Amino acid sequence: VDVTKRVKATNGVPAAKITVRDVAREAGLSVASVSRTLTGARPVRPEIADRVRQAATKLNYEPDYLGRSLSLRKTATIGLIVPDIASPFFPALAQAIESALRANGLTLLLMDAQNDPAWELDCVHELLARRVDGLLISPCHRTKSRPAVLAAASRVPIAQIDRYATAAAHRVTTDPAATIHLAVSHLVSQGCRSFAFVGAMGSASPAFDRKRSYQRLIAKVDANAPRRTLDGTFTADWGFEAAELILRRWPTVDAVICANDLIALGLVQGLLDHGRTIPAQIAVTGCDDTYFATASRPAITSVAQPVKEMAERAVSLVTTDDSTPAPGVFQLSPTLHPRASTQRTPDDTGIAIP
Amino acid sequence: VDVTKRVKATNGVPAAKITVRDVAREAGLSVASVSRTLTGARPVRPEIADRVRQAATKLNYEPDYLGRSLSLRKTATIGLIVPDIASPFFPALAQAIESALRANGLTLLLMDAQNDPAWELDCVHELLARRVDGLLISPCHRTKSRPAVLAAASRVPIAQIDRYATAAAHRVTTDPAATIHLAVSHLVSQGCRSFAFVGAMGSASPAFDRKRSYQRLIAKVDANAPRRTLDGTFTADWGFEAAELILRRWPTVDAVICANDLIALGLVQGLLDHGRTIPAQIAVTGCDDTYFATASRPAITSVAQPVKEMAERAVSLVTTDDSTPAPGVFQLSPTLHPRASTQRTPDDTGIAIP
DNA sequence: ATGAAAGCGCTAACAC
DNA sequence: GTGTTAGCGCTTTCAT
Repeated sequence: VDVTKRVKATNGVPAAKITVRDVAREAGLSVASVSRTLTGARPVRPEIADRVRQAATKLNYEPDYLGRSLSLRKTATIGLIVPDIASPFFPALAQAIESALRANGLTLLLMDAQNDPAWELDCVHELLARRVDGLLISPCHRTKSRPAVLAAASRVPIAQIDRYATAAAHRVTTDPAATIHLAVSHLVSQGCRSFAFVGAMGSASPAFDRKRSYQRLIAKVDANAPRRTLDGTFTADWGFEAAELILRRWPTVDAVICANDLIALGLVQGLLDHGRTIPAQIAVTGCDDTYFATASRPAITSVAQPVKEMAERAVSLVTTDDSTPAPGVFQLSPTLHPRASTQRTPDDTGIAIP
Repeated sequence: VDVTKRVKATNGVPAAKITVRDVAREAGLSVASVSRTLTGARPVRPEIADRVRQAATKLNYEPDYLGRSLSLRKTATIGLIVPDIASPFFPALAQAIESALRANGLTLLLMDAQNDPAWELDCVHELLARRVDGLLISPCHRTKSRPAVLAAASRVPIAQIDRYATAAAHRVTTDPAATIHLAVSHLVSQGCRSFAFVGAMGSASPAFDRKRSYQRLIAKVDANAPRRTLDGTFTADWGFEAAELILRRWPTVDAVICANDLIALGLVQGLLDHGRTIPAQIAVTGCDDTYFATASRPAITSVAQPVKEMAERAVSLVTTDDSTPAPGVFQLSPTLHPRASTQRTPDDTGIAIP
């Protein structure tokens, strides 16, 4: 009698692992037939297939990815490294990516770099060791993340998304010039004439690019504005601080463009605390169109990234292995979501500085 | 000459996979010695170890988790399923869990159930197929998630965290009675006397438990209050709607307890829109102490969950395999974070209804 | 169309 | 202390 394996399916107690061999034995067939019917890799006589399936369901067989992956030399898994999952924009990005992956039968392996390039590099190695088939990364630092990105790129197809650290790998971003242009032209249409920018330079590439775009574009509207930039972090606290700095240093400013919604939110609070009215005296815009933009009072006008398109593009970049390793840059188009923080009533339009 | 393997380390081109055998050959040793020195599983003569390490670095060897996991029958990976990563509380929870895991040399595999019990079940199977050593889950639905939780529990150590769907598996939650008690006693100390509750019953267990705790505790303070509960979803929009409902149905209410910060945020906006002053006329509290509580104007008093402790407890539950499968329930203690939405000035205390 | 056997990369007995 | 070898669970030649 064969007692090499005992299946104890007692309630709650982990049952012994069922393998293809068990199924094969149960069905009186070879492991090859089992594998073939279950994966559909090659044709199998219907009668055999039925026997396999019956045996499989009877034994409650569940294929093991580890064995399969080892054999196939691929895992059907894509890694994603975000700078900080608690930061408002990234959960939305992660969700969009998960959806895009699922549509391709792939699974997401998500890691959080916690804004630390060293840990980010660890994440890359971890993911590579797990044999992800591709890697999506939003590098936490414009320059210090480069080693991590390159290390990844040398082993698997990768794409940088939202942020980037090198031109040597695909980049999927939202066009920063278009982003700023949307904000500026809207603010001008609302009568704003004196601009400032609150960003978070030195770490994240979008902040850097948005700042540069601001400096280029704003010169045509307000000659002094390119100098009026402030750099901090992507936090509401920084926005709150920035309010005082702006009021003290540039009292004439009537429009502030923020590098993200969190900064904008803090800034709005700071301005209100200093007795300013929004948007009548000062209008404020954010970026990324996160929950914070609508949560604010007044709600904040924000420039949204095309998250879904970005996710789809990035996923297709790491999945379709075109033999063209020429790194591409894909700048997708943002959308403006006007809200109370900039919408002046007709009477207010063109208001002069007090 | 041996040419079975050719390593092409050309720039950017994926190099051929280096295995233990390659390292062994390079060092003129056996694979066992390589494995032993690299894992430190058993003592190795220093000289040998050196040769191994040299060969490894020379060949740029990186161990492959797939092979290791298959051999060890464990993956050093813990899965986490959250109901919705975009919902404010969960990114914080995920980060705390990642930290706790890392402290134990484990890796997090994060999946998003997207508030869909069916998809949640798929996630469980996916994670099991990937042979996670344990599973942490915050079930998206109080009842409909049960199959998913049980399926997981029958194969690996699991713990439910924050939310739960069954008593048949460990539960790590924040004590709902303590949560409500903290809010109520604080509000009473601020002079509030007429209470209402805005929740999100029917899906998430904390909302359910918080509501029930509210109904029990509030009776001592305000006899009519237990009836004054409203159920919707965990969104700011719902809070906004709820404001009008409350003002219309229970105009005497001077304190509203919300099941989470997002609801509270919307409620505050709604109340302000209806011309109420906060906290003078109506005080508002939230739960979870997320970014939204501080982002609000006025900032919202919130009851924080002890996220770090929860994460550590949950992780230890799934890692330390005590042979005691008796499901435990761990209710940890919350903390109150008083803010402007409830802090009345001394003069306002005990204010009567207009 | 089916079965036997080799092997993915690793670790852990088992001998020496 | 070191080497040889047998698997972990799966897919897939290679024969038949």
